Amino acid sequence: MIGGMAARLSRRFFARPTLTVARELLNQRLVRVHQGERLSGIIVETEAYVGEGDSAAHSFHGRTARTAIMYGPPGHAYVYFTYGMHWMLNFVTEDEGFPAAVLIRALAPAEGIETMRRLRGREPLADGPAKLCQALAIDRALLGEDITTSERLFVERRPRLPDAKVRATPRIGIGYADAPARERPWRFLAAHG
DNA sequence: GTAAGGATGCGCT
DNA sequence: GCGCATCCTTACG
Repeated sequence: MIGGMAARLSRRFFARPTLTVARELLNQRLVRVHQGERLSGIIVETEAYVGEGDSAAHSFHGRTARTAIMYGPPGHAYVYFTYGMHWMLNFVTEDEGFPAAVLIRALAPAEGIETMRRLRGREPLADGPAKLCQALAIDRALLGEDITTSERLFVERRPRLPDAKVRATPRIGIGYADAPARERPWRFLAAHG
């Protein structure tokens, strides 16, 4: 949408099955407004983490101080810290009371690339979940942010990616999970061509 | 209070 | 392909 204001993804978008949300977030535009500047990228990789029965998900161990946000209303940011140095960005999905979220794993940088370079300090900018948080200045200050109303973190609507351009694979970095969880094809990627 | 390990990235081999 | 950085969260007691 050139010269107009793009529609933002609504609460209803996120209040759906997590696999649907993860798949449909592909090709949507993640926008971070940082010090008055738009930093954005097209979402090209996501993962679904679904409920207390998913041994790869933080919600597997039930409600804790950390995971409480996953039990809250959809359309909020679940930002967490891991490996002693990395931030991860997720969006809460499904109905309030059911713990689920979509991890944003990679972006194709679009706007504010020079600022992203400065924030990130090296290339590539956003081809991993920790890298994109660095490039977009996302940390715990954005935990709980309502991305359906926020002025500093939201998602703008773009065309749905055709099925032919969507690939699904098992999730990454979950060797601690049980076999069924490790095998589920809950990672979604925008095909390269 | 303490210990174990992680939804990763980087640099070196 | 492998080891490591580095600290928060959790579990257990």
